[in-house]
Amino acid sequence: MSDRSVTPGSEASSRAHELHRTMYTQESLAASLQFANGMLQDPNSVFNKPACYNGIATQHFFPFSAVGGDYRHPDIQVADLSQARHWYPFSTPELTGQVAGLTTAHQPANLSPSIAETRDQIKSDIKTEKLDEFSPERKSVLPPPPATMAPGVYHSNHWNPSFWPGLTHAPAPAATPVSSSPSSHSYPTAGVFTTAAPQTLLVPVQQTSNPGSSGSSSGAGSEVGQSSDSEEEENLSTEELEQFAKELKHKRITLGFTQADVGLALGNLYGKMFSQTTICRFEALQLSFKNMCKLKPLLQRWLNEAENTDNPQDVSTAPNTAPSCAAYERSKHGARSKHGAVLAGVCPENAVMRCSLSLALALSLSLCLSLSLSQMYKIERVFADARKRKRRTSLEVTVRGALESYFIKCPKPNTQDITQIAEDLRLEKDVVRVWFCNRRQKGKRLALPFEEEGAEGQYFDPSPHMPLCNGHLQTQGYPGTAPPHLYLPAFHKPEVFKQTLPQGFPVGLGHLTS
DNA sequence: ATGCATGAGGC
DNA sequence: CCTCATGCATA
Repeated sequence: MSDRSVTPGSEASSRAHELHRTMYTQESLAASLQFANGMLQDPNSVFNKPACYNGIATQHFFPFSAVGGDYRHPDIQVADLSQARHWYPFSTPELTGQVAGLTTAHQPANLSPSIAETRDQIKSDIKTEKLDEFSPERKSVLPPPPATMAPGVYHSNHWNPSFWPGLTHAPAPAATPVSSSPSSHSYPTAGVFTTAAPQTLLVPVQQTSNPGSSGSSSGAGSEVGQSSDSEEEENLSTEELEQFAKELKHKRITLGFTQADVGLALGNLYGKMFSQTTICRFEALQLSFKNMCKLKPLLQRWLNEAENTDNPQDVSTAPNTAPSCAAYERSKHGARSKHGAVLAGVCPENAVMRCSLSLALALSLSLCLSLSLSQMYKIERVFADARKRKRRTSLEVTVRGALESYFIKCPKPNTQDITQIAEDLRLEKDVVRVWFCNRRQKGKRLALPFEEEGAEGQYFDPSPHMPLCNGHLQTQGYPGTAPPHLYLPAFHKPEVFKQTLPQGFPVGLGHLTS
């Protein structure tokens, strides 16, 4: 019993097995609560983030922030022992056990030296890793009651109906997914909105994405000489973006909107919805420069409209309505998928739906044996349609540390390297691959130039074609004094770097920080 | 706020 | 296979 897999379900080889496992463990409703937190965050602290950014080649990310974000959360390990496991919609997490040491058996000879090296260093650590007894997913099987939304907290009076596609019949632009689904599902929190005092629409839906008539209040919207709303990026300076990001955040909060509200509003108003995540990243300047430029006009317009139409009295003192907003948005998200195949989300309705569906399917399973192939196929289709996104893997701190060490040596491991790493850490190859992809992406943000606060960071062009780890690279010294490796953020302070390392950082990697 | 995942588009 | 934009899920 070593690691246990928290990762999603295993793929059952037999259909029957799949059908049996129809129980979903509904998690988090807590998600909706997160927004409440966000709302409460200190607005003041938010604007202090200095940011410096100078357009750099390639993808530009904004430097600030989050260097320490990486390992703050001691996640529970989730190494998946199976090689190429596939997650499956209705499967339950399996707790596969395996003796750690056993997997080290075979190792490709041509493995990058660095990888092999790191692997060895780490291996022992991983083996001794604490194996959790039980899956972290031990979360209750039942979804929290919708009541967690704390009714009564919502001061929906300043709610603008136009922000909620499902509530307003705003002619959704083209194929705006958002506004298309109001019908079939009823959300528990929906009622909240009905209590909202009517208010003027922030934006006349009619003119949504219409450049010419854009009544968008002056200045703002029209960024630098770009007349048309071709929501295209403009030539914005870093400073402008920074400034705008701060302004947006400040005003948004002042007006009582959450990031989720804004994202949804954009969809309602302009046809392109964005998640809380994106708005958050925009405000934190954590998007690529190009992306920032692309989104700015939209946000600018929203901001203008919001400012011009909102009732100052309401918003000035009104607490956020975030919980309801967020909940609603999430419900919406959960009910639909960007590509129409996902039935995810955390709203209770979805949970119910899934359970019902699962139940129905399970029941029909009993009939399956006597059904025709075509019928079986249909059933399977239902499953496929209801397929949920792979459950997020939660990597244990030590595993992350191990990955990080691999990354430092080789930011772009080849397939074989990945395979080896996956094997060593007992993770799915895909998990490893994705981790590296994300790490690289993140690296671009972190590895940016000067940063306000410590300001001596240096930027290392993450040129896409750095020699991969196979060669000299790994044999070199470590980052301690480090040959700034590509993607390796130039930390201004040693502490910062340490921060990113998990406490129990893999053995033999001590030199990395020394 | 951020870690992990997805999918489009590119090579 | 990757990058990039983006979002779900979660700490």
